[in-house]
Amino acid sequence: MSVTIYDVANKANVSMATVSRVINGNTNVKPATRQKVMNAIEELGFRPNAVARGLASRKTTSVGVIIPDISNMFFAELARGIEDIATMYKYHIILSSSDQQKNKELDLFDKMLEKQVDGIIFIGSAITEEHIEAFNRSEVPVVLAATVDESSKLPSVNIDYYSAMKDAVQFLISNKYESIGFVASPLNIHANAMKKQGYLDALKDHQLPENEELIFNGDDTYQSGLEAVRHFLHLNNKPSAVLASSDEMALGVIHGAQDAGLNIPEDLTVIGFDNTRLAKMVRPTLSTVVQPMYDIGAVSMRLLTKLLKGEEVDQQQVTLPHRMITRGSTSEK
Amino acid sequence: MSVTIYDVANKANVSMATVSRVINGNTNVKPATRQKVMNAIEELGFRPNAVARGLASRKTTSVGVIIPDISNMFFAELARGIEDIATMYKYHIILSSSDQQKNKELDLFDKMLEKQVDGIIFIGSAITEEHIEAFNRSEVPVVLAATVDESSKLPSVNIDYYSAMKDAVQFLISNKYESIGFVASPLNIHANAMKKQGYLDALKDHQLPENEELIFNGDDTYQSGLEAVRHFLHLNNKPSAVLASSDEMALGVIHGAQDAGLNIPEDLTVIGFDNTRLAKMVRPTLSTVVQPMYDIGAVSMRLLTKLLKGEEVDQQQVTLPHRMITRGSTSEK
DNA sequence: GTGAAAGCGCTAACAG
DNA sequence: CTGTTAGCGCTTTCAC
Repeated sequence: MSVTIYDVANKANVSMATVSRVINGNTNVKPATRQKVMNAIEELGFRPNAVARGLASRKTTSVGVIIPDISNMFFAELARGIEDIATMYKYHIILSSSDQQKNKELDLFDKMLEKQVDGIIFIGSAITEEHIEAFNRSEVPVVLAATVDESSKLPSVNIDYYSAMKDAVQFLISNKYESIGFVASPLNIHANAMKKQGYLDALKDHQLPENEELIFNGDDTYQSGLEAVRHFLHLNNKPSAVLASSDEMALGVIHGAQDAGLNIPEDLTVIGFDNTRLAKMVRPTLSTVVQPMYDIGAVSMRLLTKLLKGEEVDQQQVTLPHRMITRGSTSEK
Repeated sequence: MSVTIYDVANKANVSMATVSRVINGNTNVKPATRQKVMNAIEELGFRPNAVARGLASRKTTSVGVIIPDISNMFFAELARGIEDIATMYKYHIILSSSDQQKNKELDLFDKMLEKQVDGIIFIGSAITEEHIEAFNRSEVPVVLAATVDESSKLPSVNIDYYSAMKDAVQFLISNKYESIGFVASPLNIHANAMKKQGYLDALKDHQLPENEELIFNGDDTYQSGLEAVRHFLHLNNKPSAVLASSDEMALGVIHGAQDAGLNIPEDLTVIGFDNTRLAKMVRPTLSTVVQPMYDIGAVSMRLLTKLLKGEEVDQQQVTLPHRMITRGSTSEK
């Protein structure tokens, strides 16, 4: 059996309360006493038991992170942002992948509450009534990261997906592109639906026709980018530019086009979304809409710490700025 | 205050011991009683408190994972393997990035023990005496994943890095390549040193000269692949093939070469290492040595569960098979 | 098959 | 500034 606070108290000739005070940095301890205790801790190799602590204090200093898939670059970056801030505030991360399946999401949420996490960061797909109900029923704060709920009532950190995509389309239009293909990410996810709406509305704003053929529903994989471009190239009215809802699909589009003998950007201009590290790891390099994943993670964790400390938070729905980076895959006319 | 086992006991008119039995699936409960308890649990919305449980049972059903950087594709894949098996065995994952800094690694290790994790999976850099000492001092099992300790005493899951790289070189040599560049990953990590040794020994086996100029010390980033090829192309004796210690660097090599006007594989053959998803996301597609990251994660977690259950494990040092996949970046002569 | 009681290791009033 | 005393919510003997 390992050494407890009690053993330390004994060795230092003080009460366990005093030991508790020193390991918790409570100032109400005489320096000499503190030193005695520190020595005893050192000699005994005492290591506080966080579980016992958690039970007694009802705080575990750990937060749950529910994420679609940690092996996906995009989410991994986000996770790192969360983790770094968590570490900074002395929290540990309990991490689980949900594969964006609603029942898994809900199930994980419950399991994390059982573990008595102090708070939860949720990165998911569609936020349903059930999600909201579960979140509200929980005693601990929940913040959504890169996940939008239509009700806009939950604390969350996002960019403005609608405007971001609209801006990208406007960039193309102002460069005289008129036939613009769109590779959508799964639309059951609200953020993706917003991107598509931005695309649609930008066209409308410029009196450009909406063409169903120019919209391909992808699944965020490289493979579906490949398929998208294959689809586009079979059209009579081929697009001169393609906007992909994610960088990975954009890479698929570029390579698919190149495989078909096209030159990027001369024959086809391509724009991605996210600015993952992938964007620079392709030739030509990918122009893309920057979604600051790391920052979204970091800011959402920071927001959670505020909620945890009961600090006043004036704006619970944070919208981070987006911008476009032009690289080799676009040419300005 | 939330509902406890005591409330359930009250409602069901049984003792808390009985409630404990049913939530733990203990068979020694009369079906009728069990049902009564289940109903009470349902009605009260009781959710067992894992922290209290952990304190009483000295088992937290959570395992710590110390990983260099979760935002790195390679490690993220590994993490997913760990996570999937952990979930299967009802464990939760406490995940922390160490950035391969020894003091962080040791510190995290300690913090995880404080949290009373049942076991730890360690993915790290060099295993020093201090690491070994810390691991041995811990009461809980530790397994190394994709991390080799020279002493070979710790439970671990790896591939044979030495042979894997040797095989790749042999493939090149048997295809008549004689001037083979090597982009090394940081050599303080033992697995990387083994790869380099494999490269060196393969050359020696075929009486090919070892040439310092043909070895570039990279840092596993795309950028350093770019730099490596720049270095190689300035040489009088330029390599006709380059072997990179990781896929990401290999991508850098390919693009750097292409940027300089070379054709891959005609002018330069490139082979990577790992077979991350990146390998297919480049043109030409990347030939590479397969290191099954997901499997390494999964197998190491499986091994940990065995150690946790006290099952007999005949072979604590697992070596998974490797192989080479040839794609577009190599041409066979 | 079920209950009573003693902790698990620590925090948090409350005294003094 | 320090000690005493209850718990935190659950598991786990040990009886019955």
